[in-house]
Amino acid sequence: MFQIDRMSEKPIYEQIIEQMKKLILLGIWNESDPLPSVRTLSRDLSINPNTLQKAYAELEASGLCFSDPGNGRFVSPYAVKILKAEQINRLDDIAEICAELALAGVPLERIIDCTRDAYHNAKRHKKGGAND
Amino acid sequence: MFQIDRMSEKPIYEQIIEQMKKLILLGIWNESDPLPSVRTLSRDLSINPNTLQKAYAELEASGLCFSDPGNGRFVSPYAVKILKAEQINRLDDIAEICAELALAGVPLERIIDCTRDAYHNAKRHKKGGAND
Amino acid sequence: MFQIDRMSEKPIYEQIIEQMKKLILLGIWNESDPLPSVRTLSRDLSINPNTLQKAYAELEASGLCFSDPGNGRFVSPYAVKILKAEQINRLDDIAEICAELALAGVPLERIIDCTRDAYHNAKRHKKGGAND
Amino acid sequence: MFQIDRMSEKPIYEQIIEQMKKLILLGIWNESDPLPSVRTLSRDLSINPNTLQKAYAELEASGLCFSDPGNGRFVSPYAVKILKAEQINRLDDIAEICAELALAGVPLERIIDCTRDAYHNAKRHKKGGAND
DNA sequence: GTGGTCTAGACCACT
DNA sequence: GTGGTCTAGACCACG
Repeated sequence: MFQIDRMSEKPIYEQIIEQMKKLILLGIWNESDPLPSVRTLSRDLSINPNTLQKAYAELEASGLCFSDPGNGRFVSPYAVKILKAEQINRLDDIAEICAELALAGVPLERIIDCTRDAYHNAKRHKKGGAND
Repeated sequence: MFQIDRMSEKPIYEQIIEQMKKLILLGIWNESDPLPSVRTLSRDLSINPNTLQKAYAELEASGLCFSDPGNGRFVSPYAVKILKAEQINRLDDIAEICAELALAGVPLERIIDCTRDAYHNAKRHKKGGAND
Repeated sequence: MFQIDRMSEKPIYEQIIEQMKKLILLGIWNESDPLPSVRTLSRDLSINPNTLQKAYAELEASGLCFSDPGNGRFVSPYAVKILKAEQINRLDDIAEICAELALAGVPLERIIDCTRDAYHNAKRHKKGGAND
Repeated sequence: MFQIDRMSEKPIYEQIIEQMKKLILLGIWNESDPLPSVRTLSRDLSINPNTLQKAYAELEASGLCFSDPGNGRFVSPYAVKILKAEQINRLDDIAEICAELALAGVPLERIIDCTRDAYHNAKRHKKGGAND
């Protein structure tokens, strides 16, 4: 369920956070669903429990999940809402890149085409992939 | 001329590289122009000379500048061409973000509008800002 | 009758203890009243019976209730007296917070106003709420 | 400079956070002052570097300090402002305790006296203790 | 030297 | 079983 790239410069715990956010956004993990336990997942992915603990702690700090000590960890009821709000900030990232591309002389048409393609691909993939 | 943000998580040497690239793309630094010396710049920015050395080494490695020992460092004649080629890869970054936004339910129109705005702003800013 | 917050960092058994103490202080549970049985309450709140057992054990240890084996658990005759004595220690907590607020520059007047308001609200609420 | 109680139920990293906040509020640590390094402090207090790292990470997450990797950690310019804002929420804690005391029959006068005493003691202590 | 990440393994409280 | 904290010690990037 998780792809860890140990050679990536991105820390493992961030890779996990990112993928878990995606699972929630895609609706594969829903409100109140239990998250895999620290021990189980650390064994399955062969990563240290502390590394996972750190990932979970950060998810919890952002309000995406909560822990019921002795019982498990669960997707927070606000998770999807929080993630959607978070994602909108990504528009700023796009704006920044567009500015760079403008300076580099890339034509606007090319950027928009790329945008459209990526968007539609993602939509298609979502419909087909929700039962993965 | 350079803005260093010590609170940023981005290493100082990368901040420098990024800003120097922008100066070249904007045409503020042109082919064969001399780059500020390590000593001068390190004093002006209150930065460790080693940090600057690292930034320059990386610029040289990418072919953006060359050093004429005893004379200084200069913008390479291929600099602009290299940078423009480099920038095109950023389209992939845009594609990735678009995919995320698609999942988050942001309408495509909104993304394209944002793209357009950022692009035109950058173009305008370039014309007016070349004399900075 | 009980509000369990599984997202709270406070353990469930403590949440229960706290709320039972309040019920006694408010006079909703009186001397010799029977406490709900572990089995019933654990079913009603969807809580592990062990958790409840732990809460009751602690209440018994503080002398707030006693168990009559085969008959049930009952509010101890000394319960209210014990609780009142216990509460006085909370003055120390107030003192500690006041010290912090003083350092933060909050004016004393504001603290006292807040104290007064909370006190009177509680008094009013008690009179009206005893029939809950 | 730091008092760690290893027997306390409060985690070490929280004890550290608390005391550092106090040092900033008291003006003993000021904007841009360097914080003790993870290694130095961990040696001085005989606690594991990771435990300190956790404390610092949390301070950083609240915006109270920032790290300049390879250089050190420094008190954020917003630290005092953030702390003062944070402290005001403690009024709610006072209100809650007052409500409890009201139910327990503690007279309001007693609470207010306690408040006043604690406040003035703290003020006195601050003036005298700033040069510790 | 600094901070950041990761591993390995321990202990505790809670359910 | 669960999560939370802590220790010990390693490695890396940065300045």
